[in-house]
Order: sequence, then C-alpha cells, then structure tokens
Amino acid sequence: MSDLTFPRIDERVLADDGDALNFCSTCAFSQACLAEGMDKGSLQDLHMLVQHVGPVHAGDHLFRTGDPFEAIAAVRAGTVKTYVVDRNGREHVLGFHLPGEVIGLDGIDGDTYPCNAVALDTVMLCRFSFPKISVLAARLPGLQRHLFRLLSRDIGRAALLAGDWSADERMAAFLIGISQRLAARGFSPDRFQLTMARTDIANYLRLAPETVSRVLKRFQAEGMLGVERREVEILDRARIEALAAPVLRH
Amino acid sequence: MSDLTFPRIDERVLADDGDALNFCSTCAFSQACLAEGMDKGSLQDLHMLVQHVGPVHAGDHLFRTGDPFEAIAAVRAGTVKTYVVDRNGREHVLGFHLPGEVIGLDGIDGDTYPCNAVALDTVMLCRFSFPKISVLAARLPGLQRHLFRLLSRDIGRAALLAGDWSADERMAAFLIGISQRLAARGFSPDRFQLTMARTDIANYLRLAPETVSRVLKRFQAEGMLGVERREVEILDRARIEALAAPVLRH
DNA sequence: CGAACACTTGACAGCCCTCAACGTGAGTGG
DNA sequence: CCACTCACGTTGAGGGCTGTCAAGTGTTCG
Repeated sequence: MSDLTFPRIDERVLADDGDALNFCSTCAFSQACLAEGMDKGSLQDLHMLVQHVGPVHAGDHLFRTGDPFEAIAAVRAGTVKTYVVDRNGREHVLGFHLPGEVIGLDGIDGDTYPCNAVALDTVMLCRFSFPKISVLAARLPGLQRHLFRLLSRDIGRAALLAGDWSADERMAAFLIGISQRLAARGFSPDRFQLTMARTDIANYLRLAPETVSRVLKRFQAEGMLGVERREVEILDRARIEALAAPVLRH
Repeated sequence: MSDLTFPRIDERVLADDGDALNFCSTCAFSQACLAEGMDKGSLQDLHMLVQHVGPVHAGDHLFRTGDPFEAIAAVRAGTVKTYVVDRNGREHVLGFHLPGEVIGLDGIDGDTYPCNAVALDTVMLCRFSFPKISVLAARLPGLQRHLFRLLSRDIGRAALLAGDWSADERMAAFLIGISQRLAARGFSPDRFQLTMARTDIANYLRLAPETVSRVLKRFQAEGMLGVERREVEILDRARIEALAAPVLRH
C-alpha cells in the first residue's frame, strides 16, 4: 500500500472534466457559483483553481495526521474514510465522504490535518488550495458564504451520532443517511453498495462489529432490508426512517 | 421565565467596554485582529460592529430553534447552554459556552438557528450581525481566517464526545475541558464552579444523572476531586488527565 | 414553615461488548 | 483447474457497565 501524501500527490488533468465555464455536476462547489449569479470571470477564477487528483486506489492515503494542511478537496468519485488512531492504537472512524462531499475542513484550524484520510475504492478528487480559495472568497461573497455553510454543516453532522442511541437507531440512521446523500447526487436511494467493511461501520457507529452483523441480520429477517455481502436494498423505508428519526432530526 | 429572542433582544452599551481600539480581553475576536497586524481603521470597523447585549438572567433564552439566524455572539461573562428538544420531548444538551467562546456558528448553514440557547447564570454577550461581519471579512483576510478557524474548531470539538467512552472517561474529559477553557481566559484551573445542573451535565455527557452523581462521588472517594455542591476542586490532575486522555487526544 | 426542586443512594435488569469458534469469498500459486 | 491462505463476516455464550425505577435527603425560595 503506497502512501500518497495528499498535498504532494501527483496531479493530472482528466479528460472528462467540464469546460472552463462548467464544473462536473457532482462537484460540491458547482452550486457555490452557478446558482448565485456569479460573473463569468469569477467563475473562471475558481475553475482555474481546481486541481484534479486521481485516480487514487483503495487503501492509499490522501493525507495523514500531522501532514501540513494546505488544501481541501471535493470527492468526485469513490469513497473516502477519515479516521484517527488513539494512543492505544485503536482506530476511530470520523466519517465517510461520498461523491460531491468535501474533506479537509477540520484542518483549517491548525496548520496540520488532524486526521487520516484513506480511499476505500478508486477515488477521484478536485483539490482546492486553501490559501488560494481564501483569497478568492474575499472577492466573491457567494463563495465565502458557501465555504461558511460547508463548515457550519459539518458541525451539525458531527453531533449527529453523539447521542446515546440504540444499535438499531444508529444503524437505521446510517443507512438512511447514506441513501439520502447518494440520492442527492443522482444515485439510487433504494439499492446501493456499502463500500466500507463491517468493521469500519461498527467503528463509525461506536458498536462492535458483531453487533453490526446482528442488527443487519435482524433488519433482513424483519423484511426491512435486503443484504447480500456489501450490497444493500431498502425494502421498507418507512420503518427504517421511523427508527432513524430521533437520530436524524432532534 | 421570560423569552428574549436573541436577534431582537434589547441592546445597551456597557460602561466597562474597551475604547474604540481595544476589545475586552475575554472577547473571542480580540485575537482575530490585534494579533495579525490589522490597521487601525479596520479594527475600528470591527469594533463598530459589536453590539453589547445583557445582562441576560439565568433561565432566559438568547434564541430558540427556528428563530431567524442573523448573528453570532461571543460570551463575555456567564455560561450559555445550547440544546435541542427531540420529538419525544427529551432534551439533548449540545454544549456549554464559557466566557470568550462563540455561539451561533451552527446557524450559518440554514436561515434559522438549529438549537436553543439559554443563560445558566447572568450572561453578557458581544453580538455580531453575521451579514455585516461577512462583508467585513471579505475586506479583512485576518478576520475571514479567524472565522474559518472558529468554525473548523467546532467541528473537531463536536466529535469529541462522539466516542464510546466510559462514564469515568467522559466525566474526566468534561472536567479537564472546563478547567483548560477557564484557564485560557485567566480563571483558576484547579478550583471552579459548575454553573450547570447535574441533569445538564448528564444530558451533555449522554449519561444518567444518577451515574454523574456516582462517578463524582467515586472521584472524591479516591482523592482525585473535591466536590461540594457545584463547587469542584481538581486534587489529582495527573490521574484525571490520564482518564481523560483517550477522549481529549485521539 | 412548607413545597418544589436538585441531588443522592440503592436494587435490579437489559443492552451490548468481549471472547471464542466457525463459515465464506477472493486472491494466489502450483 | 484446484487447493491453500487470509481477511472478512457470522454465530453463540457469558458478563459487565450503566440505565431505569424507587425512595430518601438536602437546599432554595416563596
């Protein structure tokens, strides 16, 4: 497993990128500008800032704890897992980042990344130098506002799983969350693949891997969910959402 | 208990405020400018933006879930509790905000506050209109950077208690956290008052109130902590920090 | 002084973690 | 093509931590 330190990763421009005035539709920043009446010059400025990174292969790291913080990035394809390792050597999964979502925001406070980021499958990214996008944000109110919102949204998201929810509620919230986030990017909300291992899910939900297995099995036995290896299908969305409701909406 | 909706609260300038070029030392924004070589004109701009609010009395709300988001605020004196109420009527404490800390950042994403904020004792605030400070941030790179950092810091903080820590570890981390935050503002790190009820602590740490009582009692019995009603004294900082270590530092 | 509230203390049960063993699928080399 | 290996996932038994329920004590405020 090679170790590609994210800020120093080899960069190459991909052929399937949009032209100078159009971002790829899954880009988390596309809405930032297009929807807010930004002029063409400004848009081009932002576009010139993007560095396309990838493909990064499963198991390769984008950055590690302590690497100098220089950039944030939007996931274009694949799944990125962020995690920390405590002094006892135990891994704590902080989150999974699907296409269209941004990683690295928690590095802004401090000069280094506070966590590790690893690709779970083949990942493509759009990288934004943070000093450069900060300068641009000062000129573009829409971009500044968008960055503030991205940051603010993560604060709320991090607090989601902090409650003392049951294993069933956590798992339901996890499944509905993935489903909604995939749907927002145009993927099927009812049938999708869990790109992460059971161990990672357990670690993220603060459960034992055995508990994850048992809950998924029970969901399947009760007809709420279809499970076959890492492929899942939402069969009774209403019931799963009912379980997830207290977690997702306070 | 009156209900002072934060954005519409009566405002008055306090006599003990700094002059036009000096913020009160506990203000979370003072570092933003003074430390980064900002020119006097810019500093005055920021200072003109501040609205001093208070005193707000214990039990009064600064804002409630759904109130229109218009401003963030730095706590100057007292303690603010933020919380949400789920559909079952159960309260979930999101955090306690001590002097020098900022509230309202999680309202930036969305047009309304996502939580309630209530004063636990007599509270004084510095209020910053968010639209106005955004505009100013576009002119002042140091201020923009400071705002980004405040937001980023909260993302990490929210993730702290998300782990599956034991009751002892949670309580130790809570005590050390309070101690460090008070020390950073010049208060005693070894002897301080818990301004919140046991129920609030329990709710914040995702424990039962009974468990909070038992853990505090055991800490006291083992000579780590002095407890007398809401007054606490750190007697064996090394041991409490050892307990808190896995929670505070990953 | 009395009532309401905060806090403490004790008994008990339940959820989930731990430990252990087994099953399964993908990749590898012969 | 097949056996092997290893990581991943599943299944079962048992125990500990902490929540729930209940009752009692102390404090504050009207």
